[in-house]
Amino acid sequence: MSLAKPIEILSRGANSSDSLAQEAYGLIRSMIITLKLEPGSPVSEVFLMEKLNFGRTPIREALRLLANEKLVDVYPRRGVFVARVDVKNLSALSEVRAVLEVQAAELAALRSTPADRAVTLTLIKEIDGIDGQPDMSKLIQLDQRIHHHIYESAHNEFLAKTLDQYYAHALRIWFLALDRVEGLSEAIIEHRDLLEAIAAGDGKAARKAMTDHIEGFEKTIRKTL
Amino acid sequence: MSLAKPIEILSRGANSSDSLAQEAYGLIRSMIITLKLEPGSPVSEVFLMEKLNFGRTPIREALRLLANEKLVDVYPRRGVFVARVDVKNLSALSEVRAVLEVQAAELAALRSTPADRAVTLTLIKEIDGIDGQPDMSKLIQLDQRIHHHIYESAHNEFLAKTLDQYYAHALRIWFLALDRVEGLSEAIIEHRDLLEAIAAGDGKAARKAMTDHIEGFEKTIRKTL
DNA sequence: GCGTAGAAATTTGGATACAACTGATATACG
DNA sequence: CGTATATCAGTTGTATCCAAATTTCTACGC
Repeated sequence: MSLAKPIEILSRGANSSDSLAQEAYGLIRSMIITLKLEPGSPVSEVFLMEKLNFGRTPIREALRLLANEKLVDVYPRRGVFVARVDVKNLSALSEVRAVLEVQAAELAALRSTPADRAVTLTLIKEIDGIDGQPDMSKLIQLDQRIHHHIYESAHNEFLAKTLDQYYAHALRIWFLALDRVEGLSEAIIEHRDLLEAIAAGDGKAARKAMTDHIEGFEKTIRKTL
Repeated sequence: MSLAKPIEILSRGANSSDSLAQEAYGLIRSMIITLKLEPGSPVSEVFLMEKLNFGRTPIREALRLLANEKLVDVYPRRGVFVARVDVKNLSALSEVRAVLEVQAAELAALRSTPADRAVTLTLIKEIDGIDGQPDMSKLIQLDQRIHHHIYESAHNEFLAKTLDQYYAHALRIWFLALDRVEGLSEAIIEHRDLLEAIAAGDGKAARKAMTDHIEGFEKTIRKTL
């Protein structure tokens, strides 16, 4: 076993001071999202135990949580498998996201605290700093931070938690189509309008910008799928 | 140990042929919702083990799931506590539900299969069958079935799962205010318009009816809280 | 060569033992 | 009497053991 712990590009996968179960959850989750664990492939508990060097209990709990958010399917006494991705999935997901992300964007515009606004401006600057051909994982990381920031700025726990889960699925689909998608940086730069609307406290504009973004996402992916 | 298993008024709590973990999940969940376990009270694993006569593993898994949907709070190595209910909670919840339930209602109107429609008509008949002073738990059970049916008729897994979780919170708040709420049966009869719109395939009307319903819920509760 | 029965291997489901941490309480000391 | 400290009871965190079920492979009969 030469391979050390997998590269961590997802914010959820904390480093330490977490329980092993949470750590395992984050690690497995990011492996699924980044396709290091392929959709449909089996992920037995012992496999993960050996791979991550954890006991069975943390692994089990992590898998339970992942099953709950539909990232894995557990077939009792048969095995655990990474959830497959299909078109039906994509449309169902876009359907709920279209509604909820838009709501989050509006709320963020209306409720951002000064601190939230400061972060928003920082993110805008980061977008402006993107040049030519930045590496992909940086871009995706930025996208994540943008979305997550919006969720938090909306100041609604339920909304944030739900959107976090949906976003994970969306992200995985993105990875799946990544090599076939062209204008990745453009898509992220799109977020500029959105963030500006939020910073300005313009709820209506934020709604519109987010609506465009989500629709664009689905269209882009659907083309390559 | 005189007390047998608690009375099951929630559909989620299946009877058998389920794993113990799922069974425990359903039981604990309904105890929380119906306030048999009071908000803020501790629910240690051993307490539940003895009460439900399960091992620790199923209980733990159930608690993990419940923590995930914010029905309990887990403080590591200190204890597990039933989540408290406060006004902030209520408004956050109504905020997301207002958006998502309405979306579900519209989708249900647009996508109901003939089979779905048949169930819808049955539910309408049940509403019409309500007379004078029916018992409370029957009414709540009906309300649950109505909502759940709408979720399913929307034919979107993600939406259904999320709304199921939100609904649990809403239901608990309902129980909390129950003895102070007057027109319970009226509130349920309100669902008639909603179901008719869905059966007729009128998405717009369904949206409106559901919007009214959710707003009515919050207003009613907020008054008594 | 083919089908079937049965054993073996693999998998998750569940129980239990132990470890680590927290909070409170009793106790020693100034 | 007050305060700091040590001890103890209670809780979840984790590992490990066994059970049950499903699949797969194998051997055997035809």
